[in-house]
Amino acid sequence: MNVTARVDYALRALLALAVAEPSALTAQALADRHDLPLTFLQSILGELRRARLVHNQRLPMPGYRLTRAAESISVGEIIRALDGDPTTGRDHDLPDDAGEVVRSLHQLWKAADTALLGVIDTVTLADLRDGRLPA
Amino acid sequence: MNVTARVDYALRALLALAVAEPSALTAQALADRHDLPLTFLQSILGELRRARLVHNQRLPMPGYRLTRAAESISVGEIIRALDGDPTTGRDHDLPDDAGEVVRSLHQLWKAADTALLGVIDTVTLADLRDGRLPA
DNA sequence: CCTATAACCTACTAAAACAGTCGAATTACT
DNA sequence: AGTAATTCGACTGTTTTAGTAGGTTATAGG
Repeated sequence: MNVTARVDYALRALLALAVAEPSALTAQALADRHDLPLTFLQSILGELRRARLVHNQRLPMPGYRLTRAAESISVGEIIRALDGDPTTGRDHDLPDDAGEVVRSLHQLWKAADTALLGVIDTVTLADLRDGRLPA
Repeated sequence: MNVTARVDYALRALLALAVAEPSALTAQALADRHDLPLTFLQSILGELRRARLVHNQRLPMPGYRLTRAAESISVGEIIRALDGDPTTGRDHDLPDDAGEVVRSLHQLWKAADTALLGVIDTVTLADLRDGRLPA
């Protein structure tokens, strides 16, 4: 399913926030502690903020915090916020004149999507933080 | 999991061969009948041939045929032949000094991979040809 | 032997996606 | 005012993807 650096970094940062809860962490602190490129991380945090997954405050205790409990934020939600819907097939909607074979393939990709979503929409930040993972 | 055009076209072509079994089809015929770019398809068929999924003969009845029964060729095998192992995480192997969090993420991607492989390594060309698909 | 057909192979190009930087503006305190 | 931090958009370099072009090779029929 091709995890981009954006998603990878976002998850690391959000997990750090989940661990630090309820304290706030600045972008600088996140970058330093987890070895993430600062300016890139900043733009990622901006996207997460616009998606209302994270929210920040300025002085006197500046930094980012999760807007919701880590238990209620799924990995899928984070991926959607950054890269859009994680879909497998190429043809998002299949034409009416699609042949038998094309239709079969479409079904296949839908099955793959379902399998994937079953994982990423189930696992939450809290699960990851606490080492609780699916078999 | 990001299906590339190569994989998409390869599946369509191979399915056409599975349907046509045991006759052979030329690249030209496949391109015409399924609206695939000819030269691109040729290079794809070359890769499939090197992976021994397909085998061709020249005159007098030129064209490509499956080397094995459609029942024994899984979608996963085809994907691997063209794009390599379909893996989700970015860091193929995680370093020894990986923290708790990084390790959790690695587990997560492994779970996602398992879910995906459960689909693509199970479904065969024959399944697709006959409209037999997982729920 | 000659020609037609079709596979085969290498190199090339255009466009998109990805990863990341830079600089200037803004905000909220002290 | 000064400072520490976020915010935003534009920009750049690299890699991947999709596809083309051109030339070579193999095998039959005539």
